[in-house]
Parts: sequence; C-alpha cells; structure tokens
Amino acid sequence: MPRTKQFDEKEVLQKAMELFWEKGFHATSIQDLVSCLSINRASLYDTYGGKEELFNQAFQHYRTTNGAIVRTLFEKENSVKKGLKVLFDKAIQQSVQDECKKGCFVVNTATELIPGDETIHKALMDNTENSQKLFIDYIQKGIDAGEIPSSKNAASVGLMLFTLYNGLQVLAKIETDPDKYRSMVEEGLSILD
Amino acid sequence: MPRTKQFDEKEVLQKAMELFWEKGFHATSIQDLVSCLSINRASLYDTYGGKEELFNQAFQHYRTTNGAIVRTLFEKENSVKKGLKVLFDKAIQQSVQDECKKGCFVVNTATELIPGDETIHKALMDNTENSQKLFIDYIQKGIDAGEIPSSKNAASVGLMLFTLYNGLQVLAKIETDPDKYRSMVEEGLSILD
DNA sequence: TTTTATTTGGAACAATCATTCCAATACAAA
DNA sequence: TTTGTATTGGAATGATTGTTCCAAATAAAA
Repeated sequence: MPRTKQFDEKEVLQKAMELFWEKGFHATSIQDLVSCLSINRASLYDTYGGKEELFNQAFQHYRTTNGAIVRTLFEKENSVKKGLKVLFDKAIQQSVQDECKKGCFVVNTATELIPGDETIHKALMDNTENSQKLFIDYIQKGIDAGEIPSSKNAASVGLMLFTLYNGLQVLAKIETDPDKYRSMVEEGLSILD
Repeated sequence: MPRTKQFDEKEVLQKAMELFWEKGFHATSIQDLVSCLSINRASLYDTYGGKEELFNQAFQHYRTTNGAIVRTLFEKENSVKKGLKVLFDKAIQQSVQDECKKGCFVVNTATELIPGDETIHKALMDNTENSQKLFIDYIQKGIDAGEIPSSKNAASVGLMLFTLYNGLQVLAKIETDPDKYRSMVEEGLSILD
C-alpha cells in the first residue's frame, strides 16, 4: 500500500559516511547532509533518526567495511611480513591519492569526539581491541610459521605496529611525502627481522 | 588615561588553550569561552579578535610551550636512548593522569581542521617539520656519540619514532593501559639497538 | 478505481551560534 | 578633582543550528 522510498538506503549511508569522514561530526550540518545526500530532511529523520544516529550508523558502516578489507588482505597474503607491508603501502597510497585529506575516519572520530560522546567512545574501545587482536594474531601467525623469530613478543610487536599505523594516519593529514613514509614504514617493519 | 584590563592576557590565553584542547574548535562556543575564561564577550573580541584568532593564538601557545618542554628534555638527558624513553614514558603518564582524555592538541587539531583551515594547515606543516627535525637530529646525535649503531639511518628511524609518538597520542584518547603501552614503546625503541 | 499507509517537499520552530554595539564604568594623566 | 580614553557588562543582531510538523504526493493492495 505505502509509497516506496525514492532513494537507496545503503547508498545514502555511504555518502553520509564520506561526508562525516571528510568534515567530522560537528562541522557537518544537517543542511550539508540534505544537500550532499540529495534526500529530504524528513526522509533523513524518518530513515536514520537524526544527526547523531546517522553518524553512529555511518561510523559503524566504516568499521565494518574497513575491518573486512584488512582481514581479507591479511588472509590473502601468505607471507605475514608481506601482508603488513601491503597494508602500510596501501595507507600511504591512499593518503597520496586522497586530495581532500580525509585520513582515517576512526582516528578522526577518536580525536574529535573523546571526551564527550560515550556511545562513540565504547565503539572505539571495541574497535581498538579488535584491531589490536587482529595485528597481534597476525604476528603470532608469522611466528608460528617460522617467518618471524620466535624470540619476538607478538603482543608488544603487534601493538607497536598498530600504533605506528595510527600515527601514519595522523601525519597523512598534514603532509603526504610517499618516499619519506615508505622508508619510515620499512624501518618500523624491520622489527620483524 | 585609559582603564586597565581586569585580567591577565597570558593567563586567559592559557585557559582558552586548555578548553580548545579538551573540546576542539567546533565544539567550543564563544559562550563556553566567556564562561570558562571569566571575561566579558567584548573583552574577548577586543583582546583576541574572535574565535578563530583566539584559537590560532591558543594553538601557537601550545606549540611554543610544548616544543620548549621536549627540547629541554632532550638537552638535559645525556643518553639519547634514555631521553627518548623519558619522552614516551611522560606521554604515557600524562594520558593516564589526564582524566578528561585531552590527548595531544596538535594531533586533535590536525584531524579536526584538515581539510578546511589553511592557516592551521600551514602551522601544522611547519610544526611537523620542526618536530621531525628535532627527532632526527637527536637520533643523529646518538649515532655521533656512538650510542646508536652508525649503520642506522637517522632520518627513517627518527621519522618512525615520531610517527609512533603520534600514534600513541591517538590511542591514549581511547584507552589508557600504561603497562601495555610501556612494552609497546620498549619494542619501538629497540630499533635503536 | 478506490483505499490506505508511507514518503516527500518545504515551511516553521526554538535554541544556539559568532559577532556587534553602546551606555556605563573605571582608571591614569592633567 | 577633573578629564579623556579604553574596558566592561549585557542587550541585540542576524545567521545557522538540529528538529518537528503537515499537507501534498505517491504507489501498492483491495
């Protein structure tokens, strides 16, 4: 009986994610969203609830998408060292290509909305825990396979590389000199030798 | 002849810095500043120009203060390895003590105001260049002193540790487990051996 | 075709935003 | 003490904020 939606819910969420990613939560107004997403105010509120709810959904969407990409990248690569190198190289490549310097949505959100937003803070803690585990398990896999010396501590090495990855996402916003960062990453990854 | 100011200009700038540092640029309103700084709107505009100008001055004040602290810390310490360890330990300690999770004002500003604010972007590029040089020169000093193997590349090692430092400032906003971070830092600094 | 549930366009809302303005104030020089 | 100038308190400004509301439009089921 009812009238059908004139837009694709997922498609619009993707666009909202990109806008929040680029401008952050506070600098993105409902008017910005209405204009950019090409949907009506009422539709936005009816479908997503409001600005904060839409942001949370956009953020969740980023986490899901990005998490899957990294997981796939790690699984696909036989060599753990190679897998990590590809991950970092990809981050550098993205920062060079991305003219508007969006950086990493997770990092941007953490620095903008903590302290203050408890919902986001919890999501970020959950996300960090998962990411760290992903790194650490991957390092452990390299140790088990004999690719990485068994003298290494998977936990501290994994956390170190994860921290380095976050640092790269910050610096990528300020300047993007791929060569500089490539040698920096190489240096960081030499910890696996 | 004229009436004298009823507040200390530097003192108020310090307070403004702390508020912007904690809440970020967009989430801090003029009303917040007027309440927190305990000065009148007119005085704020008359003395500092406006919100954006006040932010720029507060940011500059942070850069100056923080830069001097790190520089002094490095100079005071004879051992370069020890100097770096103290720097990282201090960052960890601060993140534990700081209940409101302000993190690093430079990192917060970079992720919030890039892209968009060209003035801040330039200040951040200048700041990053100086900081990287500070790290690299310090590593080089360690190499020259024979404390760090001369086989090491000061530029890539310095940039690696600077990136790690930035990553730590991001993660410190999300969770603060000092032990976890201490072993992570130790792992990162092992690159100097 | 009629009915009915939902979406849609756009006006309207109150709250808050950064900024301006001005009369009242207060201080240092005359 | 008087004078002149910068500061101060607080109201007022207009723009923008997020959100709500409702009549008009629409499309699937009856």
